[in-house]
Amino acid sequence: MAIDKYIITDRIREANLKATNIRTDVMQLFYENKQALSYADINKYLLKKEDKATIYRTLKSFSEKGIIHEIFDGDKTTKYALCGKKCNTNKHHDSHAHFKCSDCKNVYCLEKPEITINVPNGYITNTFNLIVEGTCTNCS
Amino acid sequence: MAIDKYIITDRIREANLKATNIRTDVMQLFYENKQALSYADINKYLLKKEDKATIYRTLKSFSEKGIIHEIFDGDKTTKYALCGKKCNTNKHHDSHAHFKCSDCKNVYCLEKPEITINVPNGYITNTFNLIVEGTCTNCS
DNA sequence: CTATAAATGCAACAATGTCGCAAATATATA
DNA sequence: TATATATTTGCGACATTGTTGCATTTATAG
Repeated sequence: MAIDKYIITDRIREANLKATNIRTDVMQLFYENKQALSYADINKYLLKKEDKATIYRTLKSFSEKGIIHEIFDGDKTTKYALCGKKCNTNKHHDSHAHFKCSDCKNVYCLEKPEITINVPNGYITNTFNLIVEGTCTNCS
Repeated sequence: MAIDKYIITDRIREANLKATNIRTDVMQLFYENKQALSYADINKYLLKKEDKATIYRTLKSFSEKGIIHEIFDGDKTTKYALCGKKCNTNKHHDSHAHFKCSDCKNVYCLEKPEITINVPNGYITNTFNLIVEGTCTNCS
């Protein structure tokens, strides 16, 4: 917690976005949370109850700039989490694995992209869902 | 195409469900399609434009009985596809991998559960999204 | 043929997510 | 510090997904 405000605003400006209040607030949430956040989570944490469209647009901007990435975990709502350093504007949600707790439903990013499914100590894997995306025979 | 109607109705009764018109129609769609289908797809194919709630309940019943499984591919709508023989009521969407075409957005089931990401000949992998589900340290 | 448990149809509802447009604001520059 | 302007915001309307309660209908076992 207690993230320097300048780290936040710099990160936003670095991405060629204006450092508005909403954006810094949302960004702060991501820096303070280890888990992936949905729109509902973000809206819950933002005391000022900002406009829905604005929040979604903020998430979209951050996503397009490679600051955060989208996660689809089967809870029928998109979640978002901070990208690592390797992410950039063109290619950033690739080869990413996530761990979702069946109990609390929290989603955490897994560091290792090797697909022998390394989960952290203490985690127990029940199931997984893998989506490979590319171009199929009809389209190539 | 041209699936024997008795195969369909038998499959439904086998699962302890009544073989109603809607159920046989929906089941037929799954037998005739190699791709995963969303509610919207199903509704488009069903000429009679059946009730939304009924279709969703049909999908839920089939899913609970291990006839079909849910697929979350990031298109913000759940898709469904026929299960293989190994599926049953208790455990059936597990260890399942899917291929989604970035172009036509169709989703196909991949047979091999080995996670060295074998995609069929002619398919090109751009990205993948893997969700591992289980119990996290907070909850175990 | 009939009883009845199961399934349907309808209406209402909540949530996610998008879009257009007028008003407000962050920031580069003078 | 003041200002011009491109970028954001806030609002309203909207489309879609998905769920629930309840009265009516239907499949099927006997």
